[in-house]
Amino acid sequence: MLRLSKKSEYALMAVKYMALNQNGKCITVKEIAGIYGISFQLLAKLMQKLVKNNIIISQQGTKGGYMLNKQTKDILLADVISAIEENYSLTDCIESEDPEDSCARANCCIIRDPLAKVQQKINRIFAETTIKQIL
Amino acid sequence: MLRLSKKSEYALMAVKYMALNQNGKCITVKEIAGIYGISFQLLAKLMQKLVKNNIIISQQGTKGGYMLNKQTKDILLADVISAIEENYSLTDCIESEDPEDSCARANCCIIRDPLAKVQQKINRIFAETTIKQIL
DNA sequence: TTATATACGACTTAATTAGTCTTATATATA
DNA sequence: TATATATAAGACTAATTAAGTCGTATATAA
Repeated sequence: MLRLSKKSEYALMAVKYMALNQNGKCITVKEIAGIYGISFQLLAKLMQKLVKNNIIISQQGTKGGYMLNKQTKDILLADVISAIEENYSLTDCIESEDPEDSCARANCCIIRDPLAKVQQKINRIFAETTIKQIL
Repeated sequence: MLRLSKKSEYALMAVKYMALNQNGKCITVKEIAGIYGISFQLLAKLMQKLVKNNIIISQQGTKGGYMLNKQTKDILLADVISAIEENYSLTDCIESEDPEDSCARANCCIIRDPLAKVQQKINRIFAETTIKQIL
């Protein structure tokens, strides 16, 4: 546990691949999926999420594909991961406005606040690492 | 998803509960499970894992139960979590001696090493936090 | 007009996590 | 020494989540 999903891994690979291989031209899902042996349909939807989060831009049609929308120094690990995972946190209750909704034990829980602090430290790590740093 | 398992949550709650409530006497699984609404059988097996990792000691029979085996300042978050989770890492391949075993993409993967560095930082957080700090 | 690319919701399958059932063993105490 | 109470532990089932697939729509360069 405490594992990144395959989806996040794929998205990260795709972003890094684009950073290394786009030279003013579009890169297709087919190309990335082919090289890394990732399901085409699955990766396609991850790319769409990256578009919605303004990390990449898309060009439809022939000669289409994707390009990074920012410089690699301006794309954070946190950006990519949070674009893919709805919420990434140690527990369900952390980062939910009303803890009672996500946990029946919210009233007697003794680890929520301590884990929330740990969460902040983890968030900091992901927010301090850029794509440029991992090229 | 980067989530802690319920098992780790329960184990953490149990350890903190024992730290706060044991006063030289044993605390039973029944007591902890009852207070927090945790499955008795499930918590029982988590306690057994904590015993095997020398975090707590057990006393069988009537008047039996569990007691912490160390001072709270000497029990790390990392100790408790790694006692419960077989391996907690961002990816399957990190911390496996032979990455090829756990991943078909090991030969072409471009994110393994960067994520391994992130992993080290996360490990540091868990290894720097003691139970005493979260009481 | 055609080939090629993304967009996206619905669905299925696979894997993992959480929880249960059952039986065995240890021990304080009446 | 019998009994009640507690832990020990493997096998199993249920529930949840993650991963992957299918089908159809839309955009665009040539």
